[in-house]
Amino acid sequence: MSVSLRDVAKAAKVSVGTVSNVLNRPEIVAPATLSRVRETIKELGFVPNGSARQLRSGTSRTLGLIVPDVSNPFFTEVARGVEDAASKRDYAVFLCNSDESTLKEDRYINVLIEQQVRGVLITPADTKTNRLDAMRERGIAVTLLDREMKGQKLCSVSVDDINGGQIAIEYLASIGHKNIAWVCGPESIPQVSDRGSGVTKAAKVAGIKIETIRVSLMNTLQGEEAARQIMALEKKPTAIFCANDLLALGVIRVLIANKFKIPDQISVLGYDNIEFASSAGIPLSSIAQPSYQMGVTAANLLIDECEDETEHRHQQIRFQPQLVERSSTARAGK
Amino acid sequence: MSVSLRDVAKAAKVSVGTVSNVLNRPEIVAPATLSRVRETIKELGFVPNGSARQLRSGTSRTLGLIVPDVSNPFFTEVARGVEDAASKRDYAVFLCNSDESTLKEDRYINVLIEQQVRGVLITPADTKTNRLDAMRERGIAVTLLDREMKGQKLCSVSVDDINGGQIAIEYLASIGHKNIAWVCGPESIPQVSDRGSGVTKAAKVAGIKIETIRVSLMNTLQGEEAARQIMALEKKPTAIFCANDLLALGVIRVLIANKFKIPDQISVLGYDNIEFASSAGIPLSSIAQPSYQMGVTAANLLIDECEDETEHRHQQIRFQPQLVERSSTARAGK
DNA sequence: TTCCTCTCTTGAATCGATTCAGTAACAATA
DNA sequence: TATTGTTACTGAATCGATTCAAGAGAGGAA
Repeated sequence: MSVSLRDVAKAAKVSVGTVSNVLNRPEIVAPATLSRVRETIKELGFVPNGSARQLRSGTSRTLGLIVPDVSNPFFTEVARGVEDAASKRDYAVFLCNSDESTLKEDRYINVLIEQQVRGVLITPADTKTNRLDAMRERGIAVTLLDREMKGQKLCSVSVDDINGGQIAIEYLASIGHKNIAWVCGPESIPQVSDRGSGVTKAAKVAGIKIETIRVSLMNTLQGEEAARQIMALEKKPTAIFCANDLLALGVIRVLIANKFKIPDQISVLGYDNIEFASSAGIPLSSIAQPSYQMGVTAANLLIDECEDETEHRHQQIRFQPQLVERSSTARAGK
Repeated sequence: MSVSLRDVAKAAKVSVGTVSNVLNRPEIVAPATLSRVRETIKELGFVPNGSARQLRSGTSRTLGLIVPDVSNPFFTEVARGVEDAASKRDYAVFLCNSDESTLKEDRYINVLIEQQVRGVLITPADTKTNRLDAMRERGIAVTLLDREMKGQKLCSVSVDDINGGQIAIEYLASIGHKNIAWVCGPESIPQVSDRGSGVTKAAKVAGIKIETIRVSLMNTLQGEEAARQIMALEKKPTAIFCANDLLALGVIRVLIANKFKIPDQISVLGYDNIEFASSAGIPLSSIAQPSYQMGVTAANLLIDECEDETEHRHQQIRFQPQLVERSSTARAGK
């Protein structure tokens, strides 16, 4: 059915070894032979069988990328960065969606092992590392994305979320807000709890009261739910800081529907600075993370590790978040 | 390094053939042997080598999904549907992003052939089919997503975009708009040109004038650009229909920044009904496509074709779009 | 006992690219 | 001329799971 390397060899009247050399070490093949074989390859439309190649050489040029939510623009931006960096270095990327479920994550890890990927970028759904170790034992390089593990001998690319939380509260305090609601997701997500620590820390310094609203997921629907809870509060906050932009968009939506003036009556601050933040009806102030850059950096770290197994030194790269002021926040009391 | 089937066989004191049978045809293995081998597999942490399996059996359980833009929530919704349906039937999905570039598309098609995927779901960047044929010649099933090709012997799942365009204009006309701007992307994208035909058709019936604004990409930035062009028009339209929601969000953003009242002064209608449409500051009216459902349907069609090569009949499934009215559109002249 | 079924298991051949020891051809050097 | 070196190519062995013809046992019937 499909054209094999042997067919090419026969047609070009050379041995299989030579065809293989044309593909993998063209510099050692005589120019005349090289061009003849290359022509034959094109004529027959030969595409090497990756399975056979991987089986023999024990190594592929594919990476896996496991993210907790492909619907979240933050992660699609990261994915874009990963993909661009990888394809520049001639790697292909398997994008997998774990939905924050360890079950799905496990399934995908198994698939990736089966597919013999060279390395994996992952934002793990929990902090246990046994599954990661299983991959590393099999010689698959692992780099953590948007998560960092203390004392782990792994590369990681993350953002200083504690600082992110601090920046947010310091900013809101600096423009006069003294009563702030903090809309956060499940504590089990490290980013969330880190941002929360930052919030607490900064609130203590500023002597500010924080009302915590906890929701179960980090999407717009849960944001709407949070807004309803906030509106039911006895003493309404003058500012709301949300653990990500999706939550913030949901919050804003419900506030507007209830005739709140943003930012005059109430300020809303998000986190992630997704593209829609700037395109929203009321452009959303947010804490920006260099998502695309994180993807690029992580992919390069991972490929470095893949290609230099002997002398690779693990690195923990931590980016700093940055405040992006738009129209959803303003000085307290008009 | 890695545990092989041979190791399992040795440890469980059976032959390699039996271990293989345990994995692939457990029903023909004696119960006692079955459980013993399974236990050994677990003990040793054996994961079969996909390359070897594919090489021998010539078939894998992975699919490829090539979309033109992973940043577009419409496609991430579709991807979710594909993934859910595929994993339900125990297939894994390779998600690839072509950015509407035939170059990147070609590269990914090659990677997918190398990886010996069983089938491919694709929204092709152009209407040429030679690359698709190349895959089918190699025994890879191909299903078109969000695109349909006349006379092609392929399965496809699409939306009646002509009708979508019509519905949009009919709706705007029915609420009194007589001067409408149509913000569309490149004609080379079939969806765009189809929606355009619908627009023209409905406009003729309603005796309405359409101002066409053409942009080069279908994202929010280009939407902003379009809005600027519209504001520069001599006779400003009372309604704007955009070829997708991202464009519409960009348009709205610029209009608001310029103190236009939406929908009082001007109505804006999008297309795709992405999740953000409802969460936007001004909830966006839009033409909804059953994105998730399309993904599920397409994946099932494709897998059906993969598994029943002999008697498979190609199907063209076409969904109907639907108007979703929100706050960004209103009767003309207040 | 002998022969026949039927169930379960065995192990060699196979898929296609890579790898590497080995061959051939020719040039350079002694 | 003999020796050594260099360059270009060859082809068999290999990776690990699957497949299938063949074999081994157990049980039953004659």
